[in-house]
Amino acid sequence: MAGGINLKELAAELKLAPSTVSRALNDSYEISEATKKKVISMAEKLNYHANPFARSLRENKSKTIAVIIPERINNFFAQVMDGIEEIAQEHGYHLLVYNTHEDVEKEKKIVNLLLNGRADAIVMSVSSQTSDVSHLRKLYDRGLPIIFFDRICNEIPTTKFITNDYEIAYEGTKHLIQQGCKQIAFLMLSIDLSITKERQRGYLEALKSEGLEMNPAYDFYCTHSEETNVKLIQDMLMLPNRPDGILASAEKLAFATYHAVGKTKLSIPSDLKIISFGNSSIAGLLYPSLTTITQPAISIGKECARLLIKKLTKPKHYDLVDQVITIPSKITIRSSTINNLNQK
Amino acid sequence: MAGGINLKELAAELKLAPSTVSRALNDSYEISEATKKKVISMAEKLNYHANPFARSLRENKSKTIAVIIPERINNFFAQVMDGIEEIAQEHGYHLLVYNTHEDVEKEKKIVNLLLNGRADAIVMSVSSQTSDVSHLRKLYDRGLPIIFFDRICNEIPTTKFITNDYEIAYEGTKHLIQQGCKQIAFLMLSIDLSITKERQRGYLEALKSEGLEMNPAYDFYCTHSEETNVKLIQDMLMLPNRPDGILASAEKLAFATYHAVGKTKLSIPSDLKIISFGNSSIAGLLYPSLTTITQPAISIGKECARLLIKKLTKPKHYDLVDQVITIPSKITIRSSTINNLNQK
DNA sequence: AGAAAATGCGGAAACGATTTCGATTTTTTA
DNA sequence: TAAAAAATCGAAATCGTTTCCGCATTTTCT
Repeated sequence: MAGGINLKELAAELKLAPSTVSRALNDSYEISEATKKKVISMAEKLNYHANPFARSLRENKSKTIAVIIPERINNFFAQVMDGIEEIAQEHGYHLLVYNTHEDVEKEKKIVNLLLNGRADAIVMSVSSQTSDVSHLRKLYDRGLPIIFFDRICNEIPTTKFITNDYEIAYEGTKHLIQQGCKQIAFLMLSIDLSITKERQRGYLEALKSEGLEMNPAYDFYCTHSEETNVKLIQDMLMLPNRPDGILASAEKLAFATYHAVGKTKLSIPSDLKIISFGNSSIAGLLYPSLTTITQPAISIGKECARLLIKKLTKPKHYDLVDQVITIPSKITIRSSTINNLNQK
Repeated sequence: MAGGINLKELAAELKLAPSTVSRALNDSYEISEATKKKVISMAEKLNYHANPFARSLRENKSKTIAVIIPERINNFFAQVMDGIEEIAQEHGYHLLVYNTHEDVEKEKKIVNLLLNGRADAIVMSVSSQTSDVSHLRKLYDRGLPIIFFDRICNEIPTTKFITNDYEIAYEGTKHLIQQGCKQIAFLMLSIDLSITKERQRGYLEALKSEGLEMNPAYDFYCTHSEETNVKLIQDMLMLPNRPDGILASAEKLAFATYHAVGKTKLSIPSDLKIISFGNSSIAGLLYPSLTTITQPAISIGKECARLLIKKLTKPKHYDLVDQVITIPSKITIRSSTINNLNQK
């Protein structure tokens, strides 16, 4: 603010017209190399910085992408953000970040805030409470490019990036069965979530393929309270027909399970085996170390950003087609699913 | 973009002047309640949203705060961000987020990007490589309000929020000594960091108070490669005069230590006790569970945002005085520092 | 050599809001 | 009842860019 000099002042200093200076700074072909040099060096000297709002107003674009995530304290989302930021920065884009805290009301507020065009595009993963999508449709109708990742919204015809939830849940469940599990429970955050449905489908299909069935007693939903989750899981572990295997759809549910197990006389993996989706680097440090399904978070973030920026810079050539792009996850087997793995 | 209607069109629809409509929407005392109602309901009906860039240009403020952090995959910073966002949202502020990845060159680029006034203010924690602060001084000289937290920059005369690094490191070290440690190592990321210096001071003071000394063989710096850190720590643990206690200045160094210990015949806490700074919720799930020093991350974030917004909304009444505000940390003692704590 | 094209730059409009300065009407006051 | 004050609204300037259009001057082509 203080040391601010604007284009007109810079032009006056150079005894040129503002239009000329603007063109010189934007490397227009209409300006001679000689004046370009003069202008640039003077701009440097006087510490000129173009006002981004004047530019945005004129150009009707902000070089800003909004990212909406359901939680920040989650390595998956943090990694996705890192991926998005890397590509965005390469192309001179800025990131507005919003956390819905899994609250659909907050999500609506945030989305409404973005209706005014503050961001050129949106990358988002919906909250676990999101079932009504009218607020998202408003964004879409407004013409704002949106990309969904992970927790996608199928009702909006745009491009979505996910991992192979069905297949990997199928594989994970199979792995549990191969390790001797007969009674497997699936822990989920919300059945409304796209990923939950897919993973559950993979889970059920794997059970069926082995002639097993899901125990209806295991059918409950976790909450956002760690404490409540621990309690719910602990109750399930006390059942006469308690599970001997768990597929957790989110890392925090695996952590809750560990805590719950700690309150019982059971132990992992002998009494209960567990495999969990998650991107924390500390899975290997837990006791016992946790078998995980790691999602390609950084790649997902990068791909989202790449596609979006293509769309923004070459609107004619790229479109956000209504399609789902899948990037595969990877299973890392650790102690929590193997009986006789030697471990400290 | 598509469904966009602007003030002039809205005014035409209402057969009023743009100035009147603007005032009505901004609840000016000059406009009668009757027209205000008309204007508001018509704006609602036509889905009018004020262009933020036109407003920013005119008002010379963006209602945006930039947050610069050294890493995103770190619960401490994530929590601080959550705290900042909560307060910012309450006051209608948006958050531009930048990750330096502990790279001072990236930090410089980001800081230069902010020189144009895109954000009204900045909250930041410097990278571990930051020793030259000329880029930060430029920001300050430009008149942009800056607040530092945790990893602060003492050379810039503004308000900083930290935790009681000296005292809590002193306490943590004392705790190790009380648990019988004679040879305590201090693991740090970079000696250039403000927090490192303070924590080291507390550590050394605690040693001195007990008549102990720091073993020069323990004096090494961790890197950003997890692998290298594990190797360095492992080497240290192989020394004839290996440490029997560790104070880790960052959670990732504690994790690296756990990995390193796993490669030796030592075990925690009998051979080596460890206490670490960190905000991960899974400290209790490690094996053995990790004694931690938890920083008041959310409070720090909130306080940063509160002060900044006060400064932005009432520039005359509040100033970013050159002072350091301390919010205390808390030690949670777990198995990694206690010999005979019963644990699974 | 004369016409055509290319080069280099300036003037002014436009982007969409807020706000200063008036202007007009209505209400209050003496 | 006339003057003063309040209420309500409009015209136009302004924020700092970019860009359309125009105008010389120089270069190129036939």
